[in-house]
Amino acid sequence: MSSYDAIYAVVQQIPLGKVATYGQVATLAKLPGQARLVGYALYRVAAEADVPWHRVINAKGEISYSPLRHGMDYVQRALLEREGVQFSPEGKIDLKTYLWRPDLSSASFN
DNA sequence: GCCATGACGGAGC
DNA sequence: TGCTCCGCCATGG
Repeated sequence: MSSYDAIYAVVQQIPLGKVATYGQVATLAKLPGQARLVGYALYRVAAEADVPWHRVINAKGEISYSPLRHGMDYVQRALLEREGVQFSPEGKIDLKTYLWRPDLSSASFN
């Protein structure tokens, strides 16, 4: 157990067809500015937890590729496209349309 | 216990 | 608009 638990909780709140940035998740997880920790946390959990890690992208609105994933980066894109998320020719996501906006009815925990 | 690195973000040039 | 540098915290050697 650790602060990452909050991160997982936030990620699990991301609705299908929507995406959130690392910074956004970090802030919602009470860890403003710790975007790196979010990435680290997801990296550690993606292998076993039921966390929709594929819905978390960087502030540029694109998937963060990394050699750590052994080249399975395309899986993330495939999962998102399967959820209805459109990618630009550059592989970017239109944040104006798909960025998750918590505060409507989610209300998180309070 | 210390050093280097990393799924990032934002400011500066 | 695009690239570079610094900062944050945790993990691994």
